[in-house]
Amino acid sequence: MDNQVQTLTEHLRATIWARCLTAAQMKRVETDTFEQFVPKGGFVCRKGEPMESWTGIIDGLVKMNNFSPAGKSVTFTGVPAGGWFGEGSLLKDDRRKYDVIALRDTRVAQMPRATFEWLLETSLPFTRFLLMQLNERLGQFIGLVETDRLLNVDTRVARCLASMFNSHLYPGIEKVVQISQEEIGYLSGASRQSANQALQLLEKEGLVRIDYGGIRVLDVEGLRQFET
DNA sequence: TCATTAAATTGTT
DNA sequence: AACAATTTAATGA
Repeated sequence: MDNQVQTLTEHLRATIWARCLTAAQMKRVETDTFEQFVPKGGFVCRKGEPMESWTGIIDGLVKMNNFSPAGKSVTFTGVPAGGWFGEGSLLKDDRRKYDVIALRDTRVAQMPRATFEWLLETSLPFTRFLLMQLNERLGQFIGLVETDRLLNVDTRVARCLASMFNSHLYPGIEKVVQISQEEIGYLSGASRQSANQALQLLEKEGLVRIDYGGIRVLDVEGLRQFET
């Protein structure tokens, strides 16, 4: 299998925002950023905690989650390996507005706030990357409102998968997630059964391939445009 | 390396 | 939600 374990440094160098940095900037990033292991089911960070770093997923998968006043669990989105998040609260000097929970054993990279702010001030390409990411996420959430209210389960699952790989800023990342259909159900707001049926339909359409314990995305654009 | 078993995940009703 | 079928991982000969 693709069990090639990537080191923190290798992962940092593979991100797109790192490609535009100068050698000196890259050096500081590699020096300051540290790695953290979060076991399956563990918290990467909790709602209400002050933000101390910008967080990237080296390996594994996390979900952004929140609990309604009634105590009901609401999942916003999943973030696969290659994704970075937390810039919103960092920029606003705010606290986390959601829990981040590991769905599998996960390795995360933490870039300290000072390093993040320094990059923001000294690297235009980095700032541009953040703008694109924020814009991408805005579109994603606008789409969610429509998705939630108008569309059927199959389409919801399709858009959910598309958004995870779409963040068109993780280029070249392996389009394979180790995620059970039960977890896909949580991410797309569907029951496990519905997720199962939806995935089988999407596989029939040639958009994904169902593996044991995981999904391989074959056609991101097709998923995004999928409608029943 | 192979067989056995337990645990996780999937498919169906 | 419950059940059966399938796949993987772990164990020991």
